[in-house]
Amino acid sequence: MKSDKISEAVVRRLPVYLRYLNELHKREVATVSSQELGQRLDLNPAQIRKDLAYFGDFGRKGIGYDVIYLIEKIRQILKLDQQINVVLVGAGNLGHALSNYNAFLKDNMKIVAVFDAHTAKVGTRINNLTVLPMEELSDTIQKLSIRIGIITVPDIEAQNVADMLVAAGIEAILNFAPVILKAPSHIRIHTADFTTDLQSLAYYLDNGKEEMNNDTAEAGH
Amino acid sequence: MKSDKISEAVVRRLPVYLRYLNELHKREVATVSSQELGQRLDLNPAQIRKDLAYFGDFGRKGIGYDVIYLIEKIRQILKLDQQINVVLVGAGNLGHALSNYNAFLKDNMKIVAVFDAHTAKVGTRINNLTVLPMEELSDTIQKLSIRIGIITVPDIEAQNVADMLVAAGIEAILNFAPVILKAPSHIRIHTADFTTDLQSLAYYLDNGKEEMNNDTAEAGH
DNA sequence: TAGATTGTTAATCGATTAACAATC
DNA sequence: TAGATTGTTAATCGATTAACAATC
Repeated sequence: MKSDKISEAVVRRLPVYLRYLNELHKREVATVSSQELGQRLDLNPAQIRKDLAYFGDFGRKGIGYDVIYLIEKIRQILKLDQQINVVLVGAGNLGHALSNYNAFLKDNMKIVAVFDAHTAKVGTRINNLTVLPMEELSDTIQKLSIRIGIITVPDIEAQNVADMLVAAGIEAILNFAPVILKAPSHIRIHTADFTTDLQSLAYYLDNGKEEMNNDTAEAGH
Repeated sequence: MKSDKISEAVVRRLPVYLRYLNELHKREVATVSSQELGQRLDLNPAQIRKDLAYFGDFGRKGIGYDVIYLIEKIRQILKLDQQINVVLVGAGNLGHALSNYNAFLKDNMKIVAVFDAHTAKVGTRINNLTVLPMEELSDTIQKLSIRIGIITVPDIEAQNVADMLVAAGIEAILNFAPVILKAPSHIRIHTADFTTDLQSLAYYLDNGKEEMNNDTAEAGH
């Protein structure tokens, strides 16, 4: 296939493929079919073939996909064949948690600087990084060629931080504040919102299950 | 409208509406139109009207939606008119971060118990909760009528924890481990995966911008 | 050669958006 | 009455899935 506009849905599946392919590679599996992938990832095999075919002819008819080759190709597509530097703004609990995820972020993404607006936080250490004051944000982003920003500040501060990141030349933002950020259209923004996730889960709870537990069905309740 | 099968996309927008409506309410705005909502939330007004109309006739022609009434209705739809108890498994950094989000989770969702498999963690305090050992998981879920589980354990343990949660009668899971969990189909699972989020952001980075910064274009680099 | 599996086209399905009569 | 805005139908758009010729 090649060309055509690639939809966001397709792009968001690529990291999922990559993760499982890495696992297969670790297990020394050499080749995988779209059917196997689909089974494991709960996706339609045709969809997987189509997704991959947007970017090139990576498979071999009758054989499947070479695991190592496909890993290499997907990493290229996702631009993970180069190191991508990431800045984290907000050194609270969530910021701490994410900076530890560097383990997961192995695939060439690295948090290289942490910032916080509160003087109490500045100078403390997160993993092997010293928390810096916001005044140094712009300079640091430029000096370290940081391209992605993660926002883990309280929601009232999020838009302000986003503006600073954009002004400093960041290209994409992963936002954990429950807020809809405004930014120029060339800035890619993804908002990860636990609140929304949890509340929509609640919708699927099964009501009409008001049976009593026998062991608590005593008088006095 | 009413009836029809409600798609997940619709359900996932409801909490977004709710959040903004709460904000309007705090600002003492009495009424809002689908157009205003759409503008603020980056959504098509027709879509918002349609979403809401799945559940009832909440608006008034020529006027718009009564903010307080619509908040009440959406909370009912999402089952947030009753307290929903949540259990958190995994008392690491991310678990800590989430338990603080209780502030955000105000709308009747509450983390009422925290568990961890590591004896070092058991007995420590997270916010106002004592971390409990896994042996007590099932009993606690039953005693406290816990309906939703949040998984913040390392990925190798995630499936195991999910199985335990399911066995204990949980109805929905919010999973933060980068793993595709298997569970019976009546269990609702949502996986929130930072790795995937970040890697798909990388795709949108603009390559072909290798212009030199003037201020660093010196010899010796 | 027979079996497996891709890449791709065509068919289907579902979600978004436009348009407008109803009505406050 | 004139203006605004809903709820809903019809039109559009886009994404998923089925089917199959090509070919390893």
